[in-house]
Amino acid sequence: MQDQRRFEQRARVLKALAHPTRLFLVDELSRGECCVADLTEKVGADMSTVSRHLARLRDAGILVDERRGACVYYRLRVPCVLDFFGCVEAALSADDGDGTAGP
Amino acid sequence: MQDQRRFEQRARVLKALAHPTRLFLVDELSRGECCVADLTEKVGADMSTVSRHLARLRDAGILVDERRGACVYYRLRVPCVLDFFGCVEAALSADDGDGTAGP
DNA sequence: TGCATGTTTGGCAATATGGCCAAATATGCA
DNA sequence: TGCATATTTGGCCATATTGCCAAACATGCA
Repeated sequence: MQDQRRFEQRARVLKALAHPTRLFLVDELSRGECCVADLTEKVGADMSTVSRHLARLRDAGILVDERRGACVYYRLRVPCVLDFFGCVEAALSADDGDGTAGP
Repeated sequence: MQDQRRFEQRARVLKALAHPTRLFLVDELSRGECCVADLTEKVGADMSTVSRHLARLRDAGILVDERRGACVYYRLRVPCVLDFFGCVEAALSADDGDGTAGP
């Protein structure tokens, strides 16, 4: 397992994405930047929780943040993450995980 | 957050990929099917550990397994997962996480 | 059947993750 | 400065993940 470092780096990015709320945030931000307060309202969790999710995506290189006045705005830094989901859905079609068969 | 179910399903797939050893296994299997014993040797961990990683990828719909005789062979079911990594590297170029600056 | 090989599963301890509340920090404005 | 709003961080607990060992299971062959 020689390229261990590389796999660890990749895993860190995928791990950052591997959470329903964080996927929701990425999806929201794919429509344009947004501040923490607005995202918090959409998610419906504590702002501290949302802030931590955003920080995690930022630290993984997926988002960028920018403070403008009192608000901090986040936006996608790597829009290609959205391309993942077609493939992810392909995996889901074999295993939708909730017992309901696919089409 | 209406499409919660969808985000949970996607997260399950990404979570299955989000581990260095499992990424290594996917990478190995991208070169063709392989049995658990051979993969175990390449990974260098306990076979029970490797078996669990493989099962997790299979349950996520990423791999398929097939028993032939005494051996169980795994192979990629969703080769498009490999397309992820170009994008993942793009995220890494901003944050390689180990303090060494990118090129 | 009995044994060897290959694989999965049960159980356990160490560690990581997730979410909330409270407190700290940052900014704008009176 | 002092207060209100926006965001992050510390602390804590509940839960999930990971990896090993040992034990169970599956298969092929003598």
